[in-house]
Amino acid sequence: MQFNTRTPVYLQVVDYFKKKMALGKLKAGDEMPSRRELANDLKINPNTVQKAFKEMEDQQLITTERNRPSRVTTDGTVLAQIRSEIVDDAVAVFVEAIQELDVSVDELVDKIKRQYKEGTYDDRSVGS
Amino acid sequence: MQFNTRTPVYLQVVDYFKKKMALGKLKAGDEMPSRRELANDLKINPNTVQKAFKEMEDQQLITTERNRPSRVTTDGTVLAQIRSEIVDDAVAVFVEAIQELDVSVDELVDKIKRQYKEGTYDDRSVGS
DNA sequence: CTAACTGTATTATTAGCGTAATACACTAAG
DNA sequence: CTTAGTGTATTACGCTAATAATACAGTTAG
Repeated sequence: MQFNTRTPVYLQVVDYFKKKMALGKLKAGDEMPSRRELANDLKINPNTVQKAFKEMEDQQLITTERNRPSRVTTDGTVLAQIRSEIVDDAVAVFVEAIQELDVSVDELVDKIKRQYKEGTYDDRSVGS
Repeated sequence: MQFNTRTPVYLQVVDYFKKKMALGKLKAGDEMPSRRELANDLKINPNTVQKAFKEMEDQQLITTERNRPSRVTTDGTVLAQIRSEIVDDAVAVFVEAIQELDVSVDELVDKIKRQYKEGTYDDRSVGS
């Protein structure tokens, strides 16, 4: 995992886990990695991880019983909203950036498709 | 003009002018506002404006002869690239945020159109 | 039981960046 | 010439995030 400098690392960690939940790679009730272990893996300070986990708790994405590894929430409604939150936020930022520039839908779709292809990801959803 | 807290103000000022140039509201050779005047209008510190102008000079968007108001570059190739830079950057950020989430083109276009409509802007390009 | 692991809390320090205050040099209009 | 306006440079301040070092409390595997 690589971080960009502009966004706080702890928020990037939050987003990282949000994506995992949205993708189903982390399911309701799954155990989260230990804070110390994750900090070691990501080569960041345990306190930064702690802040990220605190943030996720505040957002009710995870729950923690005392002195037990945190777990992904079992609240289905919360989990169900994660994906749309990510997408909606991204759309809002995107439109904010290009609005007024008179970009055609065709141009947008074309560029987005192109950008997808630069990754090595499955593009069946956007690719056709 | 309103600023968000996360992005540095001076970069938001740069983007503001980039958009103006991309839209043709600022044309090649046009005089830029005075740094102090602009700072006063935007209610920000003159040094913040100075930093923004310095950034625009580094990007060759404007040129300045000593003790004269800055002017929009007359370099056509630079001006021609501004719009595509803005759009491409926005697309890159956007795709980065939602890739792997398996979002269909239809869903994206639908959401983008919706978002456009929340503004009071002319949506003839994306609206149909 | 004990040892090693959980999460949590507190405090301090550091580094970087954005912002601010001020002074300087030059130009141009009156 | 003088004054008010340019852009420029230097220095310092303040905030935030990240790190760091500890300490504490509880659980669990051996």
